[in-house]
Amino acid sequence: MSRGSPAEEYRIPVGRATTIVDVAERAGVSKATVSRYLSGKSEVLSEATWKQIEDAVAALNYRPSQIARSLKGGHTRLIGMVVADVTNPYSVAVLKGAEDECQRAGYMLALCNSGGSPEKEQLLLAGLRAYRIEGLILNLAGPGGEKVPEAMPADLPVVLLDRHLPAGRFDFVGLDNIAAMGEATRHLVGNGYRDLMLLAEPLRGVSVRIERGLGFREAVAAAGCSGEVCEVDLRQEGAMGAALARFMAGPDRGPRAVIAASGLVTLRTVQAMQALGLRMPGDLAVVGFDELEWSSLVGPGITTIAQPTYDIGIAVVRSLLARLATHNMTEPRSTIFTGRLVVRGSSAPAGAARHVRPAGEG
Amino acid sequence: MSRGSPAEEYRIPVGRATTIVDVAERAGVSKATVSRYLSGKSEVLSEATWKQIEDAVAALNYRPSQIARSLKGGHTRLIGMVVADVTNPYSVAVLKGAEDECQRAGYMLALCNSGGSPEKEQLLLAGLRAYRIEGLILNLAGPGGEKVPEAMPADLPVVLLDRHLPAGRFDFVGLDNIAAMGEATRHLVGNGYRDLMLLAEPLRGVSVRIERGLGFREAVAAAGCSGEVCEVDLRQEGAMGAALARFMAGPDRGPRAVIAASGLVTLRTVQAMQALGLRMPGDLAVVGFDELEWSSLVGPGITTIAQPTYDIGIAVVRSLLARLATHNMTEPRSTIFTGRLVVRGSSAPAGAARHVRPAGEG
DNA sequence: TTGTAAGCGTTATCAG
DNA sequence: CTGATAACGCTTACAA
Repeated sequence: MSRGSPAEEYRIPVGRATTIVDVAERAGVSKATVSRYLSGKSEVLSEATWKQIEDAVAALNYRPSQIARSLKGGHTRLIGMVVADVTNPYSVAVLKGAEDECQRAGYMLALCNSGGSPEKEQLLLAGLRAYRIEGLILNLAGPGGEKVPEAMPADLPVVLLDRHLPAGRFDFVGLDNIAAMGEATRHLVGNGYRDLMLLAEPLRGVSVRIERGLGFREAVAAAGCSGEVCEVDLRQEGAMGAALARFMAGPDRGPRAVIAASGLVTLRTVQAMQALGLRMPGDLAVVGFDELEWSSLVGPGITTIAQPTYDIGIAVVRSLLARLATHNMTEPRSTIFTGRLVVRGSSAPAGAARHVRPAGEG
Repeated sequence: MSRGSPAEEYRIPVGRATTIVDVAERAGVSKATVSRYLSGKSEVLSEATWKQIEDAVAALNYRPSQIARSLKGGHTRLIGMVVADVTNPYSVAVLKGAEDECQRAGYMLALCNSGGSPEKEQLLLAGLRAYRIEGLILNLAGPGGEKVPEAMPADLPVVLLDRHLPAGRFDFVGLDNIAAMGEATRHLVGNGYRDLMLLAEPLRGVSVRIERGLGFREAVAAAGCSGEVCEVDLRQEGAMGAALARFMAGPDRGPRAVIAASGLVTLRTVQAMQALGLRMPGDLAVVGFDELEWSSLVGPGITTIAQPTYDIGIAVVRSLLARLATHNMTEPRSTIFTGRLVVRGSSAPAGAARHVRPAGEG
């Protein structure tokens, strides 16, 4: 056989994609034998045959169709992931871990963004079902997540990420929010703050927020100081500013501090404080949930509760793979990570607070 | 037929997924007829039949297998997207636009992260090929991207995102980097800065960086002021600090300013400046590429060149869909967006610069 | 060690 | 209007 240049040899034919039959013909064997080669059954093939097929595959630059394989065997090696907000740094960081772990296990991730809309979430789940995903990683869009089971086959392995359902029928991977909130609260109280407020988006139907609210109330009660939970609708322009202004105008119970219940809330809090000319921590101390790349850059640095997001991503896939391995016959399992308080200037001791103005205000 | 409770009626059978045959049996028709229903051929079906099938589908909560459909028709309705860095806010913002547009067109996105490694990129492309994606959105990992064509069927529609190849064989969607860089440079010169430096990750093999370098040199030459391009390897601890220190220690040619060639470089620049105690813009003015959520929060606010990322995401999918529609028979097309300079305090006029210390330094 | 043939869940092409 | 039947590309008994 005259061998052309490598470039020519490897050119992929235009038009119909090469199939197992093309390879079989070129190698002078049957499809079945090629299939055995593809499944790596080297014990059962003669060395000569193996080599022939190997060459044919290389020459044709052949890649078996995962579609056809899936149809036959029922294994798509596809995992679906639906997040409530792709632009949330938390989601992205988790996604990275999940992606890595999927690749390691030979699975492909199909990522979707519900944008926080339960309706869109339902649509996406239906779409993923059509692709016969083998497992689902779900970061619930919000209230209404109870309908998830209806949209999916009852035996589909599901792992809930960050937010869970009351039922407890699914695996779950997330943070110990109560403990994390307790640590944050005690840190502030320990630093002399006496009038605390938790800023959160509307709690209803979102487990994370509810838990963080609970942890806050508990810790505040234990410390015997003032603590209010304030729900802020971030879609409403100026809502955050109004909430902060109201808090600052309240009766003087001692040094004031806020805890922002999510990365987005942290951002909006700092923005609003800047607009109101509130100094951090002089006028108001701040602790934020979720470590953000800019946490150390703003003002005196923002104290945050960091989550091990990459590890969470790995854990969520592992949880799914474990379930896959047992054909979904295991009890629902929760994997709970611990947050880590990263202390910076925004929560410095109340007395010692150097009254630094936010930069850029003069 | 006795009807159970809705909940019971809709329960999805465990075990084998329901197929078109189940629906056909329940509706008392043939699979072919069900298939016609699924393809929406209402003109050709009797109203009674239509209704029967409709009921059966609902009762069984049936969803046709996209896998089987793909195998038959060759249309997977799957689009692959490989990005160099999922954690880059640019990528995420584009992803959001792309995702929305895909959903609108009834396509599903399979997202992969090459992590900037050309080897991993090759692996991912091979994986996507197995799934018979109909189109590919590719944000090249870096040097070595020339091998992409080999990994993919020659007739696969490809759109390059942000970074392109010299060959120009593919569609491309990205920014007019030369113009954007020119605007940034002229802005700084206009505000009295005379000694400029462009901070970028190593240019070699990454078109965006090369173009930004080019645009910088051109603009600086046109303005007749000093301008150096400094390549910084961000993986090396302290490299950014060293580069900045060296720049500051150079001969006095007038007010100094840096342009950070990407969002990540901006972050590292500001971090290093803070570590070195450099005031912004007093000691050093800053303009950064890519608008970041925290741009307005740090110091006096960071002047940035904002990209219309969401629109870029939409454009990249549209470009692909257009190519899909013409069976890949169109000439390679480039869609170039224009950056927008968002002016903030970090590049305030050199004379008028209020010497604000980064907050938190005392 | 290898080949033959059935079947995975659809759609499309025929007939009827 | 509807029903058989043959693909689609692959895997897997079952034979040889």
